[in-house]
Amino acid sequence: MKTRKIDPQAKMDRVVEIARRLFVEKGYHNVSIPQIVKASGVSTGAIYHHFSNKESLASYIHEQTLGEFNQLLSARLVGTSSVYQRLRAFAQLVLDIAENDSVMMEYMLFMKHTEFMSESHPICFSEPFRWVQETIREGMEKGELKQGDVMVAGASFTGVVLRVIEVYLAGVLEVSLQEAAEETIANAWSAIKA
Amino acid sequence: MKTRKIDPQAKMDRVVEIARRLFVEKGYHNVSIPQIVKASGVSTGAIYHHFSNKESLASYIHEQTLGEFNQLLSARLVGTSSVYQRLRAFAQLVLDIAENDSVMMEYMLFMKHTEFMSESHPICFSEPFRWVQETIREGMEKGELKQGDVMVAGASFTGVVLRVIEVYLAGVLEVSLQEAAEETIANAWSAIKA
DNA sequence: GTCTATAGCCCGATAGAC
DNA sequence: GTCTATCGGGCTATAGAC
Repeated sequence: MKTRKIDPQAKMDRVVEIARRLFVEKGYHNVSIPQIVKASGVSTGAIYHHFSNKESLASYIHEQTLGEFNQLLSARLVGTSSVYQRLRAFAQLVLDIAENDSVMMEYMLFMKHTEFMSESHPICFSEPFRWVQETIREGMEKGELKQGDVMVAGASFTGVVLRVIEVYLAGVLEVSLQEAAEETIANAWSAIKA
Repeated sequence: MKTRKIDPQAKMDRVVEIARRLFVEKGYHNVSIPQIVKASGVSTGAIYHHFSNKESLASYIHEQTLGEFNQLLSARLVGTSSVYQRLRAFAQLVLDIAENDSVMMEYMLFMKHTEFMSESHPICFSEPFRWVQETIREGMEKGELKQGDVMVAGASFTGVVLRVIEVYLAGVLEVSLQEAAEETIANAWSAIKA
């Protein structure tokens, strides 16, 4: 005998998923609670029962998205050894996300968390990107990468990949991201290799 | 005998300048007309006399900024001949703007014009960036650049430069943009050269 | 836990004196 | 052209029934 009652967690997951999509599409301040209510089918009262206010809903979405990316990256890194392999795994991951979960990618690229969170840095400068810096520092020490400023090299590598993704998400890329992936990764590597 | 009356144009220029800074800092929807009134010292009535609404003020700022960038780029291109020289001039220009007029650079990088304009593309995919594509196409034909997708190559080159600027604007770069410029341009060129 | 209804606030835009 | 004062609307967040 299964209960007909819908899992409250599932309801909030739905709210979170839809809110993230709306935030990405229209921007935090262009999305009202009534709009989330209408799109999700969950009432104002229920939403405010789980989140103290609109800001805390946004913060929850932020942390959840960041956590998911960290997990995905960790999973991709098992079995990699060389600097090239690891940077390639990173690039491949963001390209895959861009293709398979464009809402997540757009959130990470464009969402201005400062609009609803007082502190903290953009997602693009958080843990995973600091991991890129460290990997590049290692590559420089090994002589596999051009000597130079680690920040500049890190920005160069990620810049190539993220910008190709931006162009893809803008709908301007004439080939599929799949097809462009090899060339993109090659360019990113060329930018920093010794 | 000089009139004491302040030039109305100068007043509106001030409104435009301050509004752009506020929009960049806080985002279009976080800036209210009363805030612009307070920051500029110009009254609501005066603003609405010159601009039919908040949106049209934002549109004016958008076009003005885009136009200024186009002019600056044209000026930098006189006397350049090779593909390398022209791409270098482009990169140097955006780096200079980032250093000397960070509000303009942040506007071009981060402003979501879609929040106040129904159509049109992000500034980063407009005329000057299409000019980059054409220049790269020429470089490929001459054999100076790696053969490949023109869009991907264009995104790779601009991606390196713009991402270094983002890192700089985020205050995370340990060296000055001046010092980082040569390395950045070298990396951007390495990403696409034959 | 979830709903409906609404209080209270602040914004964009207007009116009308000067 | 520029000002002050204010209206109407839509928003966030709460209250209270179920």
